[in-house]
Amino acid sequence: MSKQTSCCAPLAREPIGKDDAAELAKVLKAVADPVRLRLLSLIAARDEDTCVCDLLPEFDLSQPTISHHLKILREAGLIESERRGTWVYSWVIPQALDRLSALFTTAPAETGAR
Amino acid sequence: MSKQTSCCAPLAREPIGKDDAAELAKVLKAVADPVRLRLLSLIAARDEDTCVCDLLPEFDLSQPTISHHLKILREAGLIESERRGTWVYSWVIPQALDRLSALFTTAPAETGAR
DNA sequence: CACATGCATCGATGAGTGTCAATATCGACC
DNA sequence: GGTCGATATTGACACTCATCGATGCATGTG
Repeated sequence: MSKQTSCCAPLAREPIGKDDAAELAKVLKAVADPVRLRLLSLIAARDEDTCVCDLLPEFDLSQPTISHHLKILREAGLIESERRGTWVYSWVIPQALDRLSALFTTAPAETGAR
Repeated sequence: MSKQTSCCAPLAREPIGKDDAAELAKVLKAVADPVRLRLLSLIAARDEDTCVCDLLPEFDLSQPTISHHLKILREAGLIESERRGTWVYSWVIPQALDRLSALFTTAPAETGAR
């Protein structure tokens, strides 16, 4: 389901291809929302995995809405979730964040590029 | 017009605030589109400023549509444009890209966080 | 001044998105 | 097995957005 073909060269290095742009836009759409940004940050800034029940009280939104946003973050490959008994815990996928960070890098760094 | 209050701590460092999330979401919405990603990359990967007339042939889209996307990138503070005679040239604002890069950093680096 | 060219703006339209209430599912516990 | 609490799914609705054709505006040229 998750493509993540490759496409990680910084935007500023060379013009991004059409397909890469489409795939990256999906991931960026997932973070281009105030609620999902906060959700992602709340999950990422924790030492332990985060229960949905811990996230709900942080928002003035219904439970289905939060569930919906979490699903979008999951489908974008930014977080993963797992059921443990009654609760569902989530955590971030660091590589996904690193990929975005590298995408916007302006100084190519060029460190041992093979 | 451009807020850019501050808000640059990585998402993974501490939970982002409501206002910062809203402001950042605007910028991210600007890049969360395949056409705008390619536009930004085309402009960023150049040595010289880029003329709109150089961008148009890269897309199967009407000129008003490209103009519309450029305006969104401009309003997001990602690029700037200037008229020079007949043509309008654009260039990226490196700080804006750096800000996004830092946002998704997973290793806080912690370099002299005075 | 008249005209051509490069780009921006406007208005309309179809597709996509965020939100909720209602309902379903899943696991725990009695 | 029945019930309850936690989360997911569904359907509907209002709203936003990407796109276009038509048009406007500015600049350069004959």
